[in-house]
Amino acid sequence: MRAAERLFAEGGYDGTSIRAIVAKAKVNQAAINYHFDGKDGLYREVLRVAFRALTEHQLEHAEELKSMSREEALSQFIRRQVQPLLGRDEYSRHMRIFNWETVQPTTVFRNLVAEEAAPFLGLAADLVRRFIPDADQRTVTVAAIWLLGQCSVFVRNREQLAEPPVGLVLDEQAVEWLSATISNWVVSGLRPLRTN
Amino acid sequence: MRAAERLFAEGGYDGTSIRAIVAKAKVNQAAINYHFDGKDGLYREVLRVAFRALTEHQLEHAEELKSMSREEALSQFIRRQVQPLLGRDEYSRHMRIFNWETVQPTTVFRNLVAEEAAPFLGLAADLVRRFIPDADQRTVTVAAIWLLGQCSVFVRNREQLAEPPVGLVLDEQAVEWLSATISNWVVSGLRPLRTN
DNA sequence: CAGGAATTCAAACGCCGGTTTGAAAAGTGG
DNA sequence: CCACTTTTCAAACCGGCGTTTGAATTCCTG
Repeated sequence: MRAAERLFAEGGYDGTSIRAIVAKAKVNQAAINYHFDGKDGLYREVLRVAFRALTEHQLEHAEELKSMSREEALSQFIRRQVQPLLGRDEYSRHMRIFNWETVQPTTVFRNLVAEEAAPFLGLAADLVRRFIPDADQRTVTVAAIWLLGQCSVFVRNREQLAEPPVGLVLDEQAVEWLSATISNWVVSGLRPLRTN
Repeated sequence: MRAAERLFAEGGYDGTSIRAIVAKAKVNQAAINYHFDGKDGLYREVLRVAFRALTEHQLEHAEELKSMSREEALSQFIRRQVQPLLGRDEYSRHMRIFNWETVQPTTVFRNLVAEEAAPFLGLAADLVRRFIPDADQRTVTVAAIWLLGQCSVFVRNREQLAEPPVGLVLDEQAVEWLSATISNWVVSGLRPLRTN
């Protein structure tokens, strides 16, 4: 599972052969079929744990956010979202598997999202709702997705952004700055409901 | 080329076989090797035209933006960015090929970005600079990427967002509303340089 | 410790991928 | 029309893929 997670994160479903997985894990090739019912089954399992870990990463701190000011809460949320920028840890690996799916989602993934993404999206929606309490449902939902987009663009394109012409290298300090900057923009973006 | 573009957009590089392309284009299989020097070469060519078309789509209107107010200009830019939400046209197909590359960029793509993305990114940077004229270089660059992220999250996840639990269906009117809403948030987000 | 179930393993199978081949066809300039 | 180059084509080639097989080994229980 650990080997599979790493390789799937690196090369995606199609780009990862079970021969590569068994070589890395030092197990027999047929064992995957025996235990996981084929490559599909193994991938499904990896995807499940990755997805769970990702949403729980935010949800387990959901309670804390409620006791903060709306600005603080939003800032914390954003900090958590951009955290995978820091390194090749487990979290950023899960994020990468997740990213592979966004281009052409597997059925497994579709179901996972349909069934389990609601709490996470709800968390983001709650956060923005504190800024735009009078907005209708659709606006709040869009605002939540909008919020996620502002973080994910940096996470998703991390490697690309590190190269020319951008050359954005992010150490711990820079990530802190980035998250603060985004927070600032989001907060002042949402604060005035209508400006014109 | 046309057949290849469609299929590569649909299934990505690995997910598209030469045999599928030649079947759709009704040409002989060996012809691709003869004319394009293999699958790689064909893909490279498709990628090139897609990339050119994408950046030019924005750049050819760059001049007009300069004569507008900064709010109008930003709004126009955003409208163009979210336009592929509307349908399966050529532009959104190019966007999709582009998306495949963001997960694991080809060398070809890396070079294309390094060589030709600068003008496009510069356009976005110019737009935000009009709101934060005193900001340093890095802040402007980050703001430009941040701006792009707010649009791309809707474009990239269009199909996913149309399903539960979000259920965001976007007709022409809704896209207009979305682009106006994002513009509002971005504008008021950038307007006050510092709020705390 | 015996005996049956669960697990591991090396090898082989069938399939599909991109590429190569060498001959046939079409095009071109003298 | 002829020599020559360029382009098309069907077939074969080779490698990597996921899966299957059947025997060997390990594990567990009575």
